[in-house]
Amino acid sequence: MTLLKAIDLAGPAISRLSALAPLQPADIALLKTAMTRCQRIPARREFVTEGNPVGQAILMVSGWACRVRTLSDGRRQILSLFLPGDLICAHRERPIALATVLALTDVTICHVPFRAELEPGSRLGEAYGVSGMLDEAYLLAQITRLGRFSAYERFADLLLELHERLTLAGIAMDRQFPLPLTQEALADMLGLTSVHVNRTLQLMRREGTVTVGGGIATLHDVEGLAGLVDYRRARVA
Amino acid sequence: MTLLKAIDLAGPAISRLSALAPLQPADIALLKTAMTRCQRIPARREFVTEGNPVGQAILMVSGWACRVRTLSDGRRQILSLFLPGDLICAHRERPIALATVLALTDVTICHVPFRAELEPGSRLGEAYGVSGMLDEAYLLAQITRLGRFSAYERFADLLLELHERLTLAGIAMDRQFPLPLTQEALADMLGLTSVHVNRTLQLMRREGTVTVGGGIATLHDVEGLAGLVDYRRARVA
DNA sequence: CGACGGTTTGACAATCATCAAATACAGTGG
DNA sequence: CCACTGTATTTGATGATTGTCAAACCGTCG
Repeated sequence: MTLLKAIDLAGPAISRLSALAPLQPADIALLKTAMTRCQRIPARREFVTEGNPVGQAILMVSGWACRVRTLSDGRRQILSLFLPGDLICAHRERPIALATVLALTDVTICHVPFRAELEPGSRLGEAYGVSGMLDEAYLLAQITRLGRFSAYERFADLLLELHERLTLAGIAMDRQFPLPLTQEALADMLGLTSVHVNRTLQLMRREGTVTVGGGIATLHDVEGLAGLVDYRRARVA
Repeated sequence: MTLLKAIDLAGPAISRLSALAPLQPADIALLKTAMTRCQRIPARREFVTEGNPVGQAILMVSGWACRVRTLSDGRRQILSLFLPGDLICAHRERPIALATVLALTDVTICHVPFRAELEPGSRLGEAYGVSGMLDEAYLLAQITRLGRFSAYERFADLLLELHERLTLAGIAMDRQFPLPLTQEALADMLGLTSVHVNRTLQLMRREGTVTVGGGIATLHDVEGLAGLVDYRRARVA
């Protein structure tokens, strides 16, 4: 029962990790075993706290989460997103959380070994390494978005990134993917207000480039969006 | 001669690394040896290129550098700064540069082993680890700065960070430190225009909180600045 | 039905960008 | 030592983007 469920859910996480490095049967077995002990976390719950030690690495099995920083006056900034198949705190050997991690939707996670605990040379270890590089690449992308892009461009760039990442995980149709974020969460991600997010999304819809609504995003003009922000696909290899 | 020079310059880099983890004589010897083969890089020169492999880890011995992303229309964003004692590309085992690294001043670097090449358990390896954590913490700080802070606050936050980092390296007097960046570089770091940087700096001077000029920054009211952005010192331990 | 979270709309204000030019500064060569 | 050149800083006038405040609307769930 639990195992069955784990296999159902296994799709995105295993799909992503094997896209990062060609996993071997042993690696997949390890992951599937870990996924028999999944943990469900309700939306809005913080499951990692800044400054606290992290006992084990975490694998996102389903749902969306984020790292967030909240200021004393209530302003919030989402630092990065965690999607199915993403690893949390996997590569730091002294694992003190640098930021709070918050579930944006209901989330399923499972605990997995730290990088250092894997057999050296294992394919899974390689996947960890690539995953870490991508994490950093996404942080850098977030910095340019916030520093140099207009509201419209920020959306274009973020949606392209999400499309790419969700494609890796096997979620995402041709030019369509789930986007279970409120406009307020998008605002906190993009450094805008929710009012301005709303207006920007309306503009994009009117222009026919992007439709966001009902938990789904549709990119009608991937080329155009990519040109706008000279988007470069993060190379996996 | 070369050795003498290395020892002269050794201060900041060794000071920083031994502040991150208590280095042992062997570690320091390794570093000093590495520093006998220093390399000078003139300002404005890119010495790491995005997408290219990086042969060895790099230790900043003197000068300031940054990771930068340039868009096709000329907009630039500085992603992070590298100060004396900082390590570049030290912790990725598949070292493909995620961003171009540019010398902002004349810079001295030397090549050092990758993390994985150090003896396991070495103190220096520990310092590498802490340095990597700090790198990431600074990226996250940069994201909140750009996403949620006003121009004035961005400066407050950045200057506090620089003060802290330069103190680690033993550069930085009580509330004063070298800031060899042009206003345009500051603008590219903070996601502003150089004109607005200029006006913000004037405002800060008029208010008596901060003086920036002649390559030196002076913080006249550290408490006030820290309160403004609820600055938390990055914990090293 | 009522309550609640989320989206949408409008009117207005503030921050920051843009453009263009003046000024200061540093290094170079006569 | 001085003009000369290029880069960096400063100033002013104007406009665009985005934020703020407040209220209406909408859908879902108990």
